[in-house]
Amino acid sequence: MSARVVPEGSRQRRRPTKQGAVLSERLIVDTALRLVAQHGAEALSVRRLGAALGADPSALYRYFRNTDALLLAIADELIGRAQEGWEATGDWRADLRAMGLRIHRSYLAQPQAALLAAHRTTGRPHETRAVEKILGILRDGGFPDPLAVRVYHAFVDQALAFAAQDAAAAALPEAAGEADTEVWGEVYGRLPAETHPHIAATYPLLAADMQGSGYPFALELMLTALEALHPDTGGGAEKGHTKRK
Amino acid sequence: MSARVVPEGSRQRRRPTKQGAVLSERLIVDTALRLVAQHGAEALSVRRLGAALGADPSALYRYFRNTDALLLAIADELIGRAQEGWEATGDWRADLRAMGLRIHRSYLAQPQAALLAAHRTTGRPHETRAVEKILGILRDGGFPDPLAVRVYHAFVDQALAFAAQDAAAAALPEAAGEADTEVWGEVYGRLPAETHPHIAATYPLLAADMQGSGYPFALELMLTALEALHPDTGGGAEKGHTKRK
DNA sequence: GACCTTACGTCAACACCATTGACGTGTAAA
DNA sequence: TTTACACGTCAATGGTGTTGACGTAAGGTC
Repeated sequence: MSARVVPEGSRQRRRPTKQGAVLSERLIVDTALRLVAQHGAEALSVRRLGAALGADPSALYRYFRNTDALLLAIADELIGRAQEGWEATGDWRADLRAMGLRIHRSYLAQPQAALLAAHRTTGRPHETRAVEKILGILRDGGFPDPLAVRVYHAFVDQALAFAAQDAAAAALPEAAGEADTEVWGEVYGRLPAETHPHIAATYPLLAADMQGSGYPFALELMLTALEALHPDTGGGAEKGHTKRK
Repeated sequence: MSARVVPEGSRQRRRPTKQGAVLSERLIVDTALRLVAQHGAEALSVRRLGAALGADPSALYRYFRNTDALLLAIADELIGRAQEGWEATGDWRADLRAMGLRIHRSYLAQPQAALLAAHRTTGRPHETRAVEKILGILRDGGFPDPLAVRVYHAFVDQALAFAAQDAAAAALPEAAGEADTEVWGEVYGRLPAETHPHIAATYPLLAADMQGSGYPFALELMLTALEALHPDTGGGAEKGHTKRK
């Protein structure tokens, strides 16, 4: 027990570590991201992070209750970086596209960290700012509230889900990553037309397309559909209602 | 080294374990899934799996080169379960919808395992069968090959990405899961209208909508867009071309 | 400038993890 | 019946997150 847990972020006593480093939430997150970027997700352990900081591993527990809390801080940092220096233009179609691609790109820039973080809701400042921004794009763009909310949900989850999916591919522990890639040549390239006619017929196209991310196209599809649902252009009531609750 | 690695799946010598169990790839995968379903993803360790099987942990390495190989086997089993007892009807829209929801549901039924597996390409039989099936739906449905392939990619990645995303929410280590849920009430419910007007204005709708999965709606959006791209209905050339390579 | 409180960095320990090399036994083939 | 070796077991290695106890130096107070 004890009041071991973290004190609030503002006032600390800041005693330098044995090796001279002065810790802070900020420094720890940045170091973690650097560590992960340089040596892969598997390099992110409390011990290694401690070493990279020049501090005893257990010192981290003065700043984060556990590794999960650290993870959330990292996640929020990635969300923040996605929005850095960007403002909405007022064209909801272009703005959504930009937002989606930015989130996707930001996470992919740190695939190892993204993988750990993309599934979480942080509730931290960068995240709430992004939520506010996207909702604003939709509401100012003319989507009525109930629709705006549903679209927000689908849009954000799709961006994050694809980010995680693609990050996973980029972040796999080397060996596994090669295995995944090889599968497309070794297995799918050799399937006979008798048993798998469709794969055999489209294999060259398939192999080429699977190289990249499916997200940009999926995003365009979503935007196309949204245009149809938009009250001004598509006529909101006719097509949008799916049967699910 | 030694020829420790796995012998091929067919002929084995099957000596019963000390506790009387007779191991097999099949039994191991099933036990792993049961273990994960009952005690969560974190319960899936070589040691615990060994214990659940009634065997020495290291015996697993006679069947799978490492834990990653075991994971792929688990992933393929989930893909298999998604298709079990379903056949295409010939209506591409309905078939895609069914496939997508089935994959999503199958993975969510084993969220802990899905989380570990949804990002991988297995190249195993169940997977190739699913790929063949989906490509068939699109090609038989009248999509020209290049478009069919792009759509396949976006569709499959969307299904798997959302499956992982939603599985993650369902699979979080209890404590973290509660934290994520609470955030919606504690943080987003209290944001003042001055700083976050859009969130404040739509909060009740938001909180309600974020409860469920964004996938069904995202899937409907994709299907709507596909209708527009389909050569017969939409007029293939006019809208589909995005600028990405 | 001296005192006191306590935040926080350090140490040591615990219980867990994946993986591997050596070993010998029981099985299936000859 | 004999033989070969597949495969289950054992023991050990070097990793992991986390916690309780401890003492020191920093900050506020006088």
